[in-house]
Amino acid sequence: MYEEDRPDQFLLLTEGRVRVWRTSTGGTAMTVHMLGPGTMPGCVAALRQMPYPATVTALTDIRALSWPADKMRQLIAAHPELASNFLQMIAERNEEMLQRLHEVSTLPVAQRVARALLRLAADGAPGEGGVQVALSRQDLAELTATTLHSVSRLVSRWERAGIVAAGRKRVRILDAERLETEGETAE
Amino acid sequence: MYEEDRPDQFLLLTEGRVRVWRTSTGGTAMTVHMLGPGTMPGCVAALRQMPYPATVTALTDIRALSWPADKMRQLIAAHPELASNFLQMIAERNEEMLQRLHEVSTLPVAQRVARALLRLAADGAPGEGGVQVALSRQDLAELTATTLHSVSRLVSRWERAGIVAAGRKRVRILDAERLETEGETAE
DNA sequence: AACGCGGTTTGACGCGCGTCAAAGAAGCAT
DNA sequence: ATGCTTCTTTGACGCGCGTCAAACCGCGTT
Repeated sequence: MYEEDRPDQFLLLTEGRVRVWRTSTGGTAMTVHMLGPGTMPGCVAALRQMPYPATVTALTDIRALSWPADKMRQLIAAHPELASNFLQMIAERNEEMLQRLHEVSTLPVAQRVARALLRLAADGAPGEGGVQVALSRQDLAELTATTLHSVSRLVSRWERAGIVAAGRKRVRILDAERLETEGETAE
Repeated sequence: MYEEDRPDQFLLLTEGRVRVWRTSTGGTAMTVHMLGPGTMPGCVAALRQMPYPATVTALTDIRALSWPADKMRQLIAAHPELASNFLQMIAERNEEMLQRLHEVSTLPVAQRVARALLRLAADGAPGEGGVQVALSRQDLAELTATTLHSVSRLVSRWERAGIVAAGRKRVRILDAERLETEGETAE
């Protein structure tokens, strides 16, 4: 599913995770959000019958249900409650973006990365001995509007402090509480 | 209409302009967007029956129509097309925020301010001899996630270059084309 | 085991832009 | 006019963080 393409179907992700991202004319990429099972990537565009505003790529193997777009529209017309569900969904994304916007505008990098990790951990696999976040430094950087270098430095620092355990393409959060306060105390 | 409040009515702005903004726990304010006639401030929150995620204040004298929230919900249930209109509206805001997010993450201050001015001009009063944007430097700063000092410097520079005409609480765009390229050439 | 590739780490350096500080203008009230 | 307030301009300075550069490390391949 690509930016600019026109949607002809609805998707409901049942397994796996995807990354929604965008590139600018300048070539810099930014990740809009990560979506997991139960979400409907591209549903806004499909409802509006407009081109996608972003690109979606899979992070893992995925499985999804799909309907033809026009069938879905018929369904909605027949069952008004459905429309209200969609509204809820979009409004939630809206709220999320609002928050991201605010963070990017006002918070220093350390806090942004810390929050991103915590947010990802929230709906990630709560593995044994700390929650695992399976993303590369580069991915984290695009998600927080910074560079992989800065992320790397931060993660290293936090590892030395015993707050996280770093690995190749993954970060395990050991001490969520301290991670939360990391940003503020960084002054 | 304030952040955290619960909505009990729908508004349709018919005259004037309002500013939608948010404050963080740290006290820093950021403007989410400006809305003009024909828009419905707070409609998302009213639909969701959730607290407002932001505060709305008037920039000018305003006039608006209002309905009780529950009546509106009945209306939507009775006329499914209405729901789809709302979807369109929210999706548009979504798209706008997506763009803002991208800009804030990747563009230097000069470009952000330039674009903000152009966007404001697009739906502003196309006055005589250039389009007028009636906002203080501070307002522009909050809208572009920067400081009034930076905005002031930029506007001064552009004025010296003959691109805009500055005034107290207003900026008049004289040469939109050059303003567009300002950001890029700043390297 | 040797190789290579993508990912990560770390340092050095510099610049954009925010912060601090202070002096103008423009508008309003008395 | 004379203040007073709010908005704006301009300078000096410094720091956060991006950029450039180079080494290092897992991990799959042959």
